Amino acid sequence: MRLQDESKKAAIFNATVKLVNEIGFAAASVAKIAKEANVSPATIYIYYKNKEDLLVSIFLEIKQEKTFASIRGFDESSPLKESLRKLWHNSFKFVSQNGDLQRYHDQFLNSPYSELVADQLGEDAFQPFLSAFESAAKKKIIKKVHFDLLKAFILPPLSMLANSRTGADLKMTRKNVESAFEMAWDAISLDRN
Amino acid sequence: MRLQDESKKAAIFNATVKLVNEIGFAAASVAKIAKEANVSPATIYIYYKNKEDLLVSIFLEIKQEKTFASIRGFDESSPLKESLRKLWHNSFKFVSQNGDLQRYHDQFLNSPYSELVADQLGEDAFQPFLSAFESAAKKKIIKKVHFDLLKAFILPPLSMLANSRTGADLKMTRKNVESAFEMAWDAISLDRN
Amino acid sequence: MRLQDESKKAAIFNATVKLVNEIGFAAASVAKIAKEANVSPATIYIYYKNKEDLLVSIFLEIKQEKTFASIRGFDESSPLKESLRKLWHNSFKFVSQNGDLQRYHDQFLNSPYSELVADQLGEDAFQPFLSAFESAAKKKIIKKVHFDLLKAFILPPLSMLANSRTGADLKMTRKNVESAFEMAWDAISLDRN
Amino acid sequence: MRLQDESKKAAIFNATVKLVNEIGFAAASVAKIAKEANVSPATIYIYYKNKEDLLVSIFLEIKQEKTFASIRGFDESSPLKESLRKLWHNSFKFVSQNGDLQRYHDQFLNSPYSELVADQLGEDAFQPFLSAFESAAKKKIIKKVHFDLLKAFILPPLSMLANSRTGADLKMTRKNVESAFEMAWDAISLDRN
DNA sequence: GATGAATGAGTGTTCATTCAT
DNA sequence: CATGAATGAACACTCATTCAT
Repeated sequence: MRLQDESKKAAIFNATVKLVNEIGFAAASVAKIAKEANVSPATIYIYYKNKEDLLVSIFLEIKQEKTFASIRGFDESSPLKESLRKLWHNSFKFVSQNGDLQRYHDQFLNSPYSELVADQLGEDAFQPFLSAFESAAKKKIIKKVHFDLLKAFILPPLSMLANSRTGADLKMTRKNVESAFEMAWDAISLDRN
Repeated sequence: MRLQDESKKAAIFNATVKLVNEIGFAAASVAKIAKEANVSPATIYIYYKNKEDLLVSIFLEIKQEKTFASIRGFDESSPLKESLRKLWHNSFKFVSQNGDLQRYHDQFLNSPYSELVADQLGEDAFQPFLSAFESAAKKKIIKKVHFDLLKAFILPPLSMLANSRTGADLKMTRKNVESAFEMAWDAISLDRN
Repeated sequence: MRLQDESKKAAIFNATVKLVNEIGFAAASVAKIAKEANVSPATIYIYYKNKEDLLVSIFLEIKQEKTFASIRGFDESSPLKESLRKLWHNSFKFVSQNGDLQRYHDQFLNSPYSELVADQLGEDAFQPFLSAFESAAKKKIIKKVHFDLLKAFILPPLSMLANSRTGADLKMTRKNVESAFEMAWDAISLDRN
Repeated sequence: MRLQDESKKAAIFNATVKLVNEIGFAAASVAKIAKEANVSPATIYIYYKNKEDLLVSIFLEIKQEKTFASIRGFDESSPLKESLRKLWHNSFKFVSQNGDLQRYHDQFLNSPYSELVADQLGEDAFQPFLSAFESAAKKKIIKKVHFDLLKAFILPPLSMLANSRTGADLKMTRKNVESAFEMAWDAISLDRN
């Protein structure tokens, strides 16, 4: 029998990301994706159960890659600030190198499909971070507020700044990334230092 | 609750907001909106040029209302922190009272339609704020960074915290709103106080 | 129950009969039949030229089996009434033991595929019956009418009564089968006896 | 506003009957019906909820017309045999004048759609007939058997004989129709007369 | 012989929009 | 102003069949 042609799956992946970025989730029809990937619409249904499965699977793939990239080099023994700074810079690096994936990721989270997947931080990969936050709170390094508040001053700013669409006229140079990190840290830390 | 004597246009407005909130932009078809508004599909085309015009017009209406509500009571002579605090609380108040409008607003900004409207802050109504920021920067009250960085630690956190969907398990009591504001202020101010 | 060592062809036969009975001819797609038979769709095309060939071949197989069962024990020297009674009871016995085959058979005859096969009675196996009818007509035992009229009071009633779907609330006990036979005989015979 | 164009509905009706007769229920797609009726596929969905509704509605329309035609002239005071004879001839007349409707009717009853509608005789229109049967049974005019047995020697033979497809080489002249009726009566009556 | 991958053509249905009243 | 009828184009998805291994 004929073997699965991995290049076809990759073509579908790329075509989907491209089209969703260009025209949005709703307008990116299966037929258009197929044409962009140089593949029959029916072929897509070999690799994915339906359109929802296609979009969700691609999101999860991207999310995993992004998570892996952002926690690279995490060291449990480092102080929280250093860990966070690493996460921050890792994230910006990933985005600057994979703008299209990030855009797909963001669009997905703001589409009705997002309700089909669990929470962003509810993953084992981030568990060490959560522990670090908790112990830092106990040591009075960071503010003792609901975790969602801390999150609100880390993820959304990061997302906006990384998104070339929303932060149009600001180039995220290394210096700007570092400035932004200091702002985030000031927001959540008890004493500046 | 649709009233008997409610004007057609208002009925269309309400139906659109309701449907978009319930099933999203893509699934909210003209036919469904018309049925929800107890109106013929053709009637919608009397008031709006097409579907895009309908969605954009409603967004702009909501945005204006929201802007007006958020800057209410702004006093040019107050220190920036006070002005900002007022803005912050005003915004949360608006959201808590108009959750449906806010949800439509957020969904719109994350849909492909958002590219059809100009930037959020590029409005005359916010001009006094921009001036206040500039003078505060000169007085070394807030950090001297690109304005987009300041924005990034005010609007996105506010948005996320106000959004009942994303900050699911955190009740935004007055105390939490104030805590969040202090975090935003710590992010952008030069010296805490 | 599909057996491990059952030949592919038998598996396809069973799967087809089962699916056609459950969801009908139109909905029984090649893919579904293949899955039910634990076989690749392509495999079906090894044994049958195409879908039409598959369905027709299976019908003919069933028809042959049914014909063979219904004429079992036919004795040319018996009077027509006895031969017919035997046929009648044989038929009901076959149906009661092979409901699924009978159902496929009936569905096929009422599908557009039926035009692809010749008439039911045009077979050599039934030839002795035809002769018996002819000689009985000459002996004024049965009515002297067009053979189609005789057929009309034997086959369709038999079919309907044997079909569990159409004769829902009537149990075809041996007594009922015999009553029905007497009715058929009264319809075609010249003098009751 | 534009009024419903009854000619469109009639065109859809005729196109559906024609196509179903020519290629069967499964192959008669909405697109083909629309093209045959010189109408957009979408137009069909103005008049019918979906394909099932289309096919069932047309069946019910035909059934009603057929029922009305077959019981025309029924007289409660006539003996059962006369009533039945009238029904028998009425039915053949209807079929000879509306072969296409009859064919649609028969095909429908043998399609999976048939399970969506109630039983053939379960109608008020036939109620007087049922009563006549019951009283005839009490008067020992017809055999005392399950009503389904009586039905089995009236409806299926009638159906087969009226169907030009199954009784190919037999012309149903008035004389043949009458012969057939006598056979049916012989089948169900206690004493010939 | 047997397979799963691959596909163009088709399925029933809904879309945004216009027409005629 | 307001309407429901009407539509061609598009939708997500499945079809019977063939291909390459």
